[in-house]
Formats: sequence, C-alpha cells, structure tokens
Amino acid sequence: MADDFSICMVSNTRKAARAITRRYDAYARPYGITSTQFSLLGTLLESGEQTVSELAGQRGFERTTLTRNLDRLETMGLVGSRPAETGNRRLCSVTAEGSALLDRMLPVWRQAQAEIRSELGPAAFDQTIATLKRLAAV
Amino acid sequence: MADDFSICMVSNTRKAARAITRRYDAYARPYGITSTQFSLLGTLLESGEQTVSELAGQRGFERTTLTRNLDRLETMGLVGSRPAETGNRRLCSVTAEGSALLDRMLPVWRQAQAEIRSELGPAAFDQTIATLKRLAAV
DNA sequence: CTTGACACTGTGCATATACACACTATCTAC
DNA sequence: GTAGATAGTGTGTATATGCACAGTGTCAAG
Repeated sequence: MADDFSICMVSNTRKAARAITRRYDAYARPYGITSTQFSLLGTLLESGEQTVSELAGQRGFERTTLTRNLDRLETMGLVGSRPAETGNRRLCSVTAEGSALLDRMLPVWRQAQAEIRSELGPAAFDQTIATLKRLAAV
Repeated sequence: MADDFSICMVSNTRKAARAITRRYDAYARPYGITSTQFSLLGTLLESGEQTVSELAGQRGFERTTLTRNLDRLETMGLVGSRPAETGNRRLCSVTAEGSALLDRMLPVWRQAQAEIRSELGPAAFDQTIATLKRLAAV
C-alpha cells in the first residue's frame, strides 16, 4: 500500500461534486427544488422538446436515472411529457410553471456562478469548466 | 432566459462525477464494492483509526452520509469500529480483510488512473486533480 | 450536584444514481 | 404476414447523499 489516494480521480471528482452541490442546493432550496432539478429544467428549456434518451445522452445521465428525475419534475408540474406520434418515445418539455420558476431563480443562479468565479478567479473558472467537460468526455 | 447553462458549475461538476464514477465503478464491480467504498477504505487505511467526524471533515463527506457508508463497510467486514475510551466517539479502522481487498484491487485502480492520465495527458491529469481540490475547497 | 453548553453520534425522510431486467413499438427479411 | 432485430421505455433493487431532528457523553459554572 504505497499508493497515494490523494490523486485518486474518482475520489477527488466526487468530493468536488459534493461540495459544489451542497452550495448550489442551499441556493435552490428556498425555491423548493434541487440544483440537479434546476439545471435539468434549464437544459430542457434551451433544447426544447426532447425524448428521455436524447436528454440522457446530452446531459450524461444514465437513462433510467433521468426517467425518475423527470417523473419528479412532472409531479411538481414543472415538466410535461406526451407520447410521440410514432414509436415508443416520451417527449418531455418544460411547462409554463417550470419556465416561470426558472425565471425567478435566475438571479440566485447568477450569483452562485459569480461567487465561485470570484473565488477561483475568472480565468480559473473558465479553465475549470473546460476541465470538467474533458473529464465528462473521457 | 438568455443565460448559458453550459457553463453551470454544478451541472458540469456532477456530469463529470457521474462519468468518472461509472468508469471506476465498472473496474471495482468484480470485487464487490463501489469506487466510493474503495477510496474510503484507502483513505481510512492511510490515516489510521479515526472518528466518523474526523473522516467526514477530511474527505468532504456530510457526517451522516459517512455514518451509513461506514455501516455498509462494517457489515461487509472491511471496516471495524469501537467506542472510544472517553466521550461519545466511534473509532473506525480498516480490518485485515479490508486491507487484503485493497491490496488485490490496487492493480486495477492504478490501471484506471493510468488510463485517464493517458487520455488527458500527464500534465492535464495533474492540473485536473489540482482544479478539483480547489473546487472542493471553495 | 445539577444545569446548561458543547461535541459526537445516529435516524427519518427525500432525492440522485445506475445496473439488471422486462416491456413496447417499429421495421426489415423471409 | 410473421419472426427477429432494433430502438425506446419503465421497474426492482441497491448504494450515495444530505438536511432536520434527536440522543449521548463530558465538563464547567453556579
């Protein structure tokens, strides 16, 4: 056991995710949703109506994870879905209520982003986003 | 909604964590544990006997999350715990069985690390680890 | 010595995640 | 047209995560 777990990629990645998630969740909590739900809503609004599989591929979710995340958002009335005219596809989109919630939450999202940008420094912030995208793609 | 969620820090961090976790979990699965459990075992072995709170602080876990993670490892026989002589503390340590499992798993951990190092490039790998540590510390 | 402050711990509940498996719809080859 | 291939979907089960809340042990102030 002469190895150095301080450079373990999975351990460091998950630790960072826990820290960032706790922070964004605290911002989102007053609005009754989690940061995962918020970013999922935002993605879905930008992309427009999409199937579960399309969204899963785009966001790097396991498909069945997304099924249940979307179920919750649908129960909350923030997302709607309908069967496609053809095939066995479920088309999901943000409801008016979901869109309105996103609008209300934008200021705190911008503030959370700005705080971390300020703490890391603007260049390091952009560099970090790029690094995370590379990690998600390996 | 003119904002760009592609630079959302929490969304990118979690996406990266999902991708890396899936990969390390696949490596660890034949050994009957998850990558989270593996890195927790490794950390605990390196640090020696520790209380739940100490370990939580060191690894950036919410304390109650760690309580249950340690419970599972204890049920598996990989971790042991005992009450401290004084106070209401639970002292945890890796069992012989846990240490032996770590030894058996080290080659695949090194391979997983080496693969990502190769895909990112050695310099980018080190840079990424440093970036993740900064993220966990903000 | 008891009361209150403090530190450490665990539980109830909810969301997040993913693998294994099963179901449904379409289309193509025969 | 029927069988198999293919693509899309959902469910069972398990781990991971964290907040709100409650319990336990120690010690100092009175």
